[in-house]
Order: sequence, then C-alpha cells, then structure tokens
Amino acid sequence: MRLSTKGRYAVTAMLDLALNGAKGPVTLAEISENQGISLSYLEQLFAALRSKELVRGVRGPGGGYYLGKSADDISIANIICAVDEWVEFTRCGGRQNCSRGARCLTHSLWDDLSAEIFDFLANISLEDLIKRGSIEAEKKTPELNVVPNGDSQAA
Amino acid sequence: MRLSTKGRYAVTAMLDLALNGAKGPVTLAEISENQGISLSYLEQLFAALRSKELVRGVRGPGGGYYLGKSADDISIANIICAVDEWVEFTRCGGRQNCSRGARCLTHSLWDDLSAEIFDFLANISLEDLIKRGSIEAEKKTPELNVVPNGDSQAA
DNA sequence: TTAATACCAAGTAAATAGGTAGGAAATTAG
DNA sequence: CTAATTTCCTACCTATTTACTTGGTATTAA
Repeated sequence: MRLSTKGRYAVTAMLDLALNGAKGPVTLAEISENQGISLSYLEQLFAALRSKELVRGVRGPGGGYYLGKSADDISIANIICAVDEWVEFTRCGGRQNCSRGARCLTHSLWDDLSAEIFDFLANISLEDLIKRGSIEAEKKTPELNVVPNGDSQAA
Repeated sequence: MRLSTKGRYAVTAMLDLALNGAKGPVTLAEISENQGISLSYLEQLFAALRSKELVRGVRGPGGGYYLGKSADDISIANIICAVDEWVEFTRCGGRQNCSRGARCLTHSLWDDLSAEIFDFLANISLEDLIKRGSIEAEKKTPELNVVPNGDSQAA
C-alpha cells in the first residue's frame, strides 16, 4: 500500500464529486477551485480514475464528471490504487537473493501488514466517509489481535 | 498519514533489529546486507529513529543498534512518523480560503480518515507483527461502521 | 458556429528518495 | 597506545515523483 499526497488529492476530488454530483456532472474547473488543485493535474488524476472506471466523463458544454459507480461501490483503496499504480510488492519470490532468511521474513511481515492496511482501506467506501461526516471519537481496537500499547501517538 | 517505501525500509529495518537484537547489538552493515538497503541510507533513517528514541546506538567494535524500548512499546505508526516527519495536516484552519465549504468538508473527511489510518497503525506494535508471524486469513470488518462493499480489491 | 468541456501529450520546476564520499568521535581488541 | 570497528555527521549527487504549464484536439450543447 502506498499513501501519498497524490492519493489524498484523488480521494478529496472523488469526495467532491460524490458530494456535488447529484445535480449533474461536476467540472474539473469546479473541483480545481474547490480543492485548490491545478486543472491539468486533476486531468492526469482523472485520466487514471477514468481508466479504472471510477469516474465517467461527459464532454461538451454542461459536461463534467460523474462517479463511475455508486459511492457505495468505490472504496478508498480503489481510488488510491488507481492513481498510485501500486505494483510494488516486495515479495522476494525467486529473483531476490534472500541470503539469510532475515530479509524474507521481514519482507513477509511487511507484506502481511501492507495487505492488512489495504484491506482496511478497501472496506471504507466513499459513501461511508460521507455518511459519517465526521468519524472521530469512539475508536475501538482494530480487528487483528493487537495489544494496545499505550504509546500510540506521534512523537 | 503517509506510507512510502521510506517508511517500509524503516519498518523492515526495525523488524530486523527486533528479530536479531536478542544476542547483542545489530550493526547497520548487517541490516544493510539482510534487507538490501544502502548503509548510508540506513544511517539517515536511524538518525531519525534515534532522535525519537526508537533505537539506541552503541559505538565501537562490537557495537550496533538496540531497540530503544520494548518491541511491544513501538508501534508501526511510531516508526513511520519518525522517518516521514508527517506534519502534513490539511486542516484549512484559518489561512486557507475555503471558498465554498466544499474544500473544508472534503478536507475534514480526509483528515478523519487519515486519523483513522494512523490509529490503525498505532495499535500494531513490532511485537504484534513478530508474534503473529503471518497475519492473513480471518479478517473481520474494521471497527468503523463500514458497509462492506464487495468491491474491495484493486482494479 | 461558437464556446465549453473532456481529453491528450510534452515538457518543467520542485521535492523527495535513495545513494556516495569523506570524514570525526567513541570504543574495543590487541 | 594503536589500530580496527562502528556509530555519527555533513555535504553532495542522481533518479524519480509531484505538481504544474503549455498547447493543443475531440466532442457536444447552445
């Protein structure tokens, strides 16, 4: 999994689309103004989003973008993967010389964690985010068998 | 939250340290060889980790690095934040002109999600990762009130 | 036909990732 | 004490990625 500002731009743009798309297509110019992202950078992001059918473009005057499917069927992971490529598995499957095993083990652990994060984001849809409006408060421990470590804040 | 290869390097290096640190300090040279990361890049990463007291260095022959505290007290979020700085909140608190409210709303949604991801990683310690060895299987839905959307895999 | 819009391609400046080089300081083995 | 080992420190460097710019073409509503 990879989480960059590029992914954030894509998610916020998609949120904008989901929030304002009810009354007709939303132009990139609007999103650009609303979100403070340059028009042609948005074009690049939306080219990627369109190729994954997460958005649908309508040309001509009065055109713009719709969501490609229901906000309920678009996960955050979908969006981030669309713009970030994300084929960067570290599986040392054969070609990497995992000399001492240590590399394979840590890579395997990382891969598992990475999959876990992906799963987490794959289970949050645009609709979820919007419905909730604000999440915060009332956090429970995540699903995996963790030991709350009491030291979870940033330094 | 920010999740890059830099953070991955840091996490795998810390895992290496946790796995091999029982029988004395681990040198960066060893980690470099095990994980395939250049020595001086590791030095940069460990300078950041050291400043957050996540590792403790021992100089001289036979020296190396120990974990700065128990593997149970070091969360994945701790590690990633140490090397990634991560002060990039998009809070448009005052200075940003949130012209139409759309920006503030989407930013707020993103911030909430970002905090959620952080919390997720803050509740996974090095010890958790190692103990489990392999996570996979038996995933339950994350804690927040999500609607499993049945479309959670990458495109 | 004109204007608005998506779409497309090439290039660019800035930031970041990741690595090199060359040390100084501490500490241990001899 | 000396030499080797290792952390620690600074500066620089290259490749990639971000984010943006420019200059278009295609489509379509009015």
